[in-house]
Amino acid sequence: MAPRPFAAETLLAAQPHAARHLLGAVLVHRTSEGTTSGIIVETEAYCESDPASHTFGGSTPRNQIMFGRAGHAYVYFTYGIHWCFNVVTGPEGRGEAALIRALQPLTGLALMARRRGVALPGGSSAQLIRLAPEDRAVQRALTALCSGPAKLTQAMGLDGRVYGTWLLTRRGTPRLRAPERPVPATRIVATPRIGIRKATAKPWRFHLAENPYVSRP
DNA sequence: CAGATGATGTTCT
DNA sequence: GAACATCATCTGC
Repeated sequence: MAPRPFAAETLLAAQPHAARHLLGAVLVHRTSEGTTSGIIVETEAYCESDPASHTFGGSTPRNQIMFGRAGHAYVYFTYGIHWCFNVVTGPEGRGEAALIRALQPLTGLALMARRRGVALPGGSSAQLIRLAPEDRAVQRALTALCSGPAKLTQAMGLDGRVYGTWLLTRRGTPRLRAPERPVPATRIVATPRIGIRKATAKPWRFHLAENPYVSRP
């Protein structure tokens, strides 16, 4: 089957549903160092009426792209150190996005490990995923690559340079690929969002059930 | 294991 | 000046 770009319509649904639609999709990024990709296994929804959202106070230079068309990248710098990557969602003008919080590494594992400063035990082959997923040390190293919003941007080489990128094309980078098959609703877990001080009760964090690559169960 | 802490710079009040 | 959609590393059970 040919890889398909992500369907824009699924990102137009009102929050928090758009963030659910991203689970199972594949994020791909090609740089001069090589190509990395991973399956989206954890997201969080943010929207304009949400006190925890960057768009709560209206449009600013930083959050401007969140008001743009669903399918653009919103990237921000935080805590003086970290980059976080979002997919703009919702209808144009609405100030919504989904934070990508964790990936299941798919390709470019050696490059991810190098960028993250993680040692892959027993070599650096992508075969590790199939050969030794039951090995504790291997699983721990693989999980350390992308199990958090700032870990995955470091592993994928994503930063402020990709702010505003259109993600829904076959050739661009970074880009989104549609899920191999739709994720059944019964396989999605909703919990309160992580690391915020406001609106902590909204259950707008979503992750794949039983997936070892999420930032937190 | 849980909980505390420092790193570090941009953004907005 | 405070807050920050975080992480690695440290302490003490």
